Amino acid sequence: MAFAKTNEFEKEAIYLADIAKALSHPARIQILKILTEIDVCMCGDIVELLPLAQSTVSQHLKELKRVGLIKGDIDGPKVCYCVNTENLSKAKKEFEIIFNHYTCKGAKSCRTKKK
Amino acid sequence: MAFAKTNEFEKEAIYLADIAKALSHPARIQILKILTEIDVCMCGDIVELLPLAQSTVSQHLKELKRVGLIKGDIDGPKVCYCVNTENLSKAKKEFEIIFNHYTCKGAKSCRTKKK
DNA sequence: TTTATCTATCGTATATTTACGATGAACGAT
DNA sequence: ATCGTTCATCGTAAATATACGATAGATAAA
Repeated sequence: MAFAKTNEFEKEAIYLADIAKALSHPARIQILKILTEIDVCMCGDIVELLPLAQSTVSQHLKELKRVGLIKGDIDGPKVCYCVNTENLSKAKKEFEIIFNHYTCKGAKSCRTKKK
Repeated sequence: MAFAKTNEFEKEAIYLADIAKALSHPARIQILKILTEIDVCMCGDIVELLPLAQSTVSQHLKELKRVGLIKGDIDGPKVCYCVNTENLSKAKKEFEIIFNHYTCKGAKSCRTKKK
Protein backbone atom coordinates (compact mmCIF):
# COMPACT_ATOMS: atom_id res chain seq x y z
CA MET A 1 0.00 0.00 0.00
CA ALA A 2 3.11 2.10 0.20
CA PHE A 3 2.72 5.60 -1.20
CA ALA A 4 -0.84 5.09 -2.36
CA LYS A 5 -1.91 8.54 -1.26
CA THR A 6 0.78 10.53 -3.02
CA ASN A 7 -1.67 12.52 -5.11
CA GLU A 8 -3.50 13.88 -2.11
CA PHE A 9 -0.56 16.05 -1.09
CA GLU A 10 0.43 19.50 -2.27
CA LYS A 11 2.03 19.79 -5.67
CA GLU A 12 5.15 21.52 -4.39
CA ALA A 13 5.58 18.94 -1.64
CA ILE A 14 5.34 16.14 -4.17
CA TYR A 15 7.99 17.74 -6.36
CA LEU A 16 10.40 18.35 -3.51
CA ALA A 17 9.87 14.86 -2.14
CA ASP A 18 10.59 13.38 -5.54
CA ILE A 19 13.87 15.24 -5.88
CA ALA A 20 14.77 14.27 -2.32
CA LYS A 21 14.02 10.65 -3.15
CA ALA A 22 16.47 10.80 -6.03
CA LEU A 23 19.09 12.11 -3.60
CA SER A 24 18.27 9.58 -0.90
CA HIS A 25 20.99 7.07 -1.68
CA PRO A 26 24.72 7.60 -1.06
CA ALA A 27 25.54 6.14 -4.46
CA ARG A 28 23.46 8.76 -6.21
CA ILE A 29 24.96 11.57 -4.16
CA GLN A 30 28.41 10.35 -5.09
CA ILE A 31 27.46 10.00 -8.73
CA LEU A 32 26.47 13.66 -8.82
CA LYS A 33 29.76 14.49 -7.16
CA ILE A 34 31.74 12.43 -9.63
CA LEU A 35 29.99 13.94 -12.61
CA THR A 36 31.23 17.39 -11.71
CA GLU A 37 34.40 16.99 -9.67
CA ILE A 38 36.12 14.67 -12.03
CA ASP A 39 35.78 15.35 -15.69
CA VAL A 40 34.48 11.95 -16.61
CA CYS A 41 31.05 11.10 -17.84
CA MET A 42 31.27 7.50 -18.89
CA CYS A 43 29.18 4.99 -17.05
CA GLY A 44 32.08 2.58 -16.84
CA ASP A 45 34.21 5.12 -15.03
CA ILE A 46 31.49 5.65 -12.47
CA VAL A 47 31.18 1.92 -11.91
CA GLU A 48 34.87 1.73 -11.07
CA LEU A 49 34.48 4.44 -8.45
CA LEU A 50 31.56 2.85 -6.63
CA PRO A 51 31.28 -0.42 -4.68
CA LEU A 52 28.43 -1.60 -6.85
CA ALA A 53 27.84 -3.83 -9.85
CA GLN A 54 27.45 -2.27 -13.27
CA SER A 55 23.77 -3.08 -13.47
CA THR A 56 23.13 -1.48 -10.10
CA VAL A 57 24.95 1.70 -11.08
CA SER A 58 22.89 1.78 -14.23
CA GLN A 59 19.74 1.68 -12.12
CA HIS A 60 20.94 4.60 -10.01
CA LEU A 61 21.75 6.58 -13.13
CA LYS A 62 18.26 5.85 -14.38
CA GLU A 63 16.75 7.24 -11.19
CA LEU A 64 18.78 10.44 -11.47
CA LYS A 65 17.72 10.74 -15.08
CA ARG A 66 14.09 10.16 -14.15
CA VAL A 67 13.96 13.37 -12.09
CA GLY A 68 16.11 15.21 -14.61
CA LEU A 69 19.15 15.85 -12.47
CA ILE A 70 21.46 14.28 -15.03
CA LYS A 71 21.38 13.50 -18.71
CA GLY A 72 23.17 11.00 -20.88
CA ASP A 73 24.34 11.31 -24.45
CA ILE A 74 24.99 8.20 -26.44
CA ASP A 75 28.50 8.29 -27.84
CA GLY A 76 29.02 5.16 -29.87
CA PRO A 77 28.93 2.15 -27.59
CA LYS A 78 29.50 4.40 -24.59
CA VAL A 79 27.16 6.77 -22.79
CA CYS A 80 28.41 10.13 -21.64
CA TYR A 81 26.67 11.34 -18.49
CA CYS A 82 26.64 14.84 -17.08
CA VAL A 83 24.60 16.90 -14.68
CA ASN A 84 21.60 18.75 -16.03
CA THR A 85 22.60 22.15 -14.77
CA GLU A 86 19.24 23.77 -15.44
CA ASN A 87 17.25 21.28 -13.45
CA LEU A 88 19.83 21.04 -10.71
CA SER A 89 19.71 24.80 -10.39
CA LYS A 90 15.94 24.69 -10.18
CA ALA A 91 16.04 22.02 -7.48
CA LYS A 92 18.62 24.05 -5.63
CA LYS A 93 16.32 27.06 -5.54
CA GLU A 94 13.34 25.02 -4.39
CA PHE A 95 15.33 23.57 -1.53
CA GLU A 96 16.68 26.96 -0.61
CA ILE A 97 13.18 28.32 -0.37
CA ILE A 98 12.07 25.51 1.85
CA PHE A 99 15.14 25.63 4.05
CA ASN A 100 15.23 29.40 4.35
CA HIS A 101 11.58 29.47 5.18
CA TYR A 102 11.90 26.86 7.83
CA THR A 103 15.04 28.14 9.45
CA CYS A 104 14.20 31.82 9.48
CA LYS A 105 10.48 32.40 9.63
CA GLY A 106 9.38 29.85 12.18
CA ALA A 107 11.99 28.93 14.71
CA LYS A 108 9.86 29.19 17.81
CA SER A 109 10.83 26.73 20.45
CA CYS A 110 8.32 24.22 21.68
CA ARG A 111 9.10 25.39 25.18
CA THR A 112 7.42 28.70 24.60
CA LYS A 113 4.08 26.99 24.23
CA LYS A 114 4.18 25.02 27.46
CA LYS A 115 2.01 26.11 30.32
CA MET B 1 19.43 -6.91 0.23
CA ALA B 2 18.37 -3.34 -0.09
CA PHE B 3 20.93 -0.88 1.12
CA ALA B 4 23.36 -3.52 2.32
CA LYS B 5 26.38 -1.62 1.11
CA THR B 6 25.65 1.70 2.78
CA ASN B 7 28.83 1.71 4.82
CA GLU B 8 31.05 1.48 1.80
CA PHE B 9 30.18 4.97 0.65
CA GLU B 10 31.65 8.30 1.70
CA LYS B 11 30.63 9.66 5.06
CA GLU B 12 29.33 12.94 3.68
CA ALA B 13 27.32 11.16 1.01
CA ILE B 14 25.75 8.93 3.63
CA TYR B 15 24.77 11.93 5.75
CA LEU B 16 23.26 13.84 2.83
CA ALA B 17 21.42 10.77 1.57
CA ASP B 18 19.97 10.20 5.02
CA ILE B 19 18.64 13.75 5.26
CA ALA B 20 17.29 13.46 1.73
CA LYS B 21 15.56 10.22 2.66
CA ALA B 22 13.80 11.97 5.52
CA LEU B 23 12.59 14.57 3.03
CA SER B 24 11.59 12.02 0.41
CA HIS B 25 7.90 11.85 1.24
CA PRO B 26 5.34 14.63 0.57
CA ALA B 27 3.82 14.14 4.00
CA ARG B 28 7.12 14.89 5.69
CA ILE B 29 7.74 17.93 3.53
CA GLN B 30 4.32 19.24 4.47
CA ILE B 31 4.87 18.48 8.13
CA LEU B 32 7.97 20.65 8.09
CA LYS B 33 5.96 23.35 6.38
CA ILE B 34 3.15 23.12 8.89
CA LEU B 35 5.51 23.25 11.85
CA THR B 36 6.73 26.66 10.81
CA GLU B 37 4.03 28.31 8.75
CA ILE B 38 1.24 27.71 11.16
CA ASP B 39 2.00 28.15 14.81
CA VAL B 40 0.86 24.76 15.91
CA CYS B 41 2.95 21.95 17.16
CA MET B 42 0.49 19.35 18.33
CA CYS B 43 0.51 16.02 16.61
CA GLY B 44 -3.27 16.04 16.43
CA ASP B 45 -3.32 19.29 14.52
CA ILE B 46 -0.92 17.86 11.97
CA VAL B 47 -3.09 14.77 11.56
CA GLU B 48 -6.06 16.96 10.68
CA LEU B 49 -4.07 18.70 7.98
CA LEU B 50 -2.87 15.56 6.24
CA PRO B 51 -4.78 12.83 4.40
CA LEU B 52 -3.34 10.14 6.63
CA ALA B 53 -4.26 8.16 9.69
CA GLN B 54 -2.90 9.22 13.06
CA SER B 55 -0.61 6.23 13.34
CA THR B 56 0.88 6.95 9.93
CA VAL B 57 1.53 10.59 10.78
CA SER B 58 3.20 9.43 13.96
CA GLN B 59 5.51 7.26 11.88
CA HIS B 60 6.44 10.20 9.66
CA LEU B 61 7.13 12.36 12.71
CA LYS B 62 9.37 9.61 14.02
CA GLU B 63 11.37 9.60 10.81
CA LEU B 64 11.86 13.36 10.95
CA LYS B 65 12.92 13.04 14.57
CA ARG B 66 15.33 10.24 13.68
CA VAL B 67 17.43 12.54 11.53
CA GLY B 68 17.02 15.41 13.96
CA LEU B 69 15.07 17.78 11.75
CA ILE B 70 12.32 18.15 14.35
CA LYS B 71 11.94 17.60 18.06
CA GLY B 72 8.97 16.89 20.26
CA ASP B 73 8.33 18.00 23.81
CA ILE B 74 5.84 16.11 25.88
CA ASP B 75 3.24 18.51 27.21
CA GLY B 76 0.82 16.57 29.32
CA PRO B 77 -1.03 14.08 27.17
CA LYS B 78 -0.06 16.04 24.08
CA VAL B 79 3.26 16.28 22.27
CA CYS B 80 4.44 19.62 21.01
CA TYR B 81 6.50 19.33 17.85
CA CYS B 82 8.74 21.96 16.33
CA VAL B 83 11.60 22.15 13.88
CA ASN B 84 15.11 21.69 15.20
CA THR B 85 16.47 24.93 13.83
CA GLU B 86 20.10 24.04 14.48
CA ASN B 87 20.01 20.78 12.59
CA LEU B 88 17.84 22.16 9.83
CA SER B 89 20.32 24.97 9.39
CA LYS B 90 23.15 22.47 9.22
CA ALA B 91 21.33 20.41 6.62
CA LYS B 92 20.61 23.55 4.66
CA LYS B 93 24.31 24.39 4.51
CA GLU B 94 25.28 20.89 3.46
CA PHE B 95 22.79 20.94 0.62
CA GLU B 96 23.90 24.39 -0.43
CA ILE B 97 27.46 23.18 -0.66
CA ILE B 98 26.52 20.22 -2.77
CA PHE B 99 24.19 22.20 -5.02
CA ASN B 100 26.53 25.15 -5.45
CA HIS B 101 29.38 22.82 -6.22
CA TYR B 102 27.43 20.92 -8.77
CA THR B 103 25.83 23.87 -10.47
CA CYS B 104 28.84 26.15 -10.64
CA LYS B 105 32.04 24.19 -10.75
CA GLY B 106 31.28 21.51 -13.24
CA ALA B 107 28.65 22.34 -15.79
CA LYS B 108 30.44 21.08 -18.84
CA SER B 109 28.07 19.71 -21.38
CA CYS B 110 28.39 16.15 -22.53
CA ARG B 111 28.49 17.42 -26.07
CA THR B 112 31.90 18.95 -25.58
CA LYS B 113 33.40 15.54 -25.12
CA LYS B 114 32.07 13.96 -28.26
CA LYS B 115 34.37 13.36 -31.11
C1' DT C 1 -11.34 6.44 40.58
C1' DT C 2 -13.25 6.65 36.27
C1' DT C 3 -13.40 8.61 31.86
C1' DA C 4 -11.79 10.94 27.91
C1' DT C 5 -8.00 12.53 25.14
C1' DC C 6 -3.70 12.25 22.91
C1' DT C 7 0.11 9.84 20.99
C1' DA C 8 3.37 5.88 20.25
C1' DT C 9 3.81 1.29 19.13
C1' DC C 10 2.49 -3.33 17.44
C1' DG C 11 0.98 -6.36 13.94
C1' DT C 12 0.08 -6.81 9.30
C1' DA C 13 -0.50 -6.25 4.25
C1' DT C 14 1.25 -4.35 0.19
C1' DA C 15 4.42 -1.60 -2.63
C1' DT C 16 8.89 -0.04 -3.52
C1' DT C 17 13.87 -0.13 -3.33
C1' DT C 18 18.22 -2.20 -3.69
C1' DA C 19 21.32 -5.41 -5.52
C1' DC C 20 23.12 -8.97 -8.44
C1' DG C 21 23.91 -12.05 -12.45
C1' DA C 22 22.51 -12.98 -16.99
C1' DT C 23 21.16 -11.44 -21.23
C1' DG C 24 20.45 -8.43 -25.10
C1' DA C 25 21.20 -4.35 -27.99
C1' DA C 26 24.29 -1.02 -30.12
C1' DC C 27 28.47 0.18 -31.84
C1' DG C 28 33.57 0.16 -33.14
C1' DA C 29 37.31 -2.54 -34.52
C1' DT C 30 39.26 -6.34 -36.83
C1' DA D 1 30.80 -10.86 -40.75
C1' DT D 2 32.72 -11.64 -36.29
C1' DC D 3 34.45 -10.19 -31.95
C1' DG D 4 34.93 -7.30 -27.97
C1' DT D 5 33.25 -3.36 -25.40
C1' DT D 6 29.74 -0.71 -23.26
C1' DC D 7 25.52 -0.12 -21.23
C1' DA D 8 20.41 -1.02 -20.36
C1' DT D 9 17.07 -4.22 -19.14
C1' DC D 10 15.10 -8.54 -17.29
C1' DG D 11 14.37 -11.71 -13.67
C1' DT D 12 14.78 -12.43 -9.00
C1' DA D 13 15.66 -12.21 -3.95
C1' DA D 14 15.77 -9.68 0.14
C1' DA D 15 15.31 -5.41 2.76
C1' DT D 16 12.60 -1.12 3.54
C1' DA D 17 8.88 1.91 3.31
C1' DT D 18 4.08 3.05 3.59
C1' DA D 19 -0.35 2.68 5.48
C1' DC D 20 -3.98 1.20 8.49
C1' DG D 21 -6.52 -0.55 12.60
C1' DA D 22 -6.03 -1.98 17.16
C1' DT D 23 -4.02 -1.36 21.35
C1' DA D 24 -1.34 0.43 25.20
C1' DG D 25 0.46 4.16 28.06
C1' DA D 26 0.29 8.70 29.97
C1' DT D 27 -2.09 12.53 31.49
C1' DA D 28 -6.06 15.78 32.32
C1' DA D 29 -10.68 16.22 33.63
C1' DA D 30 -14.77 14.66 35.84
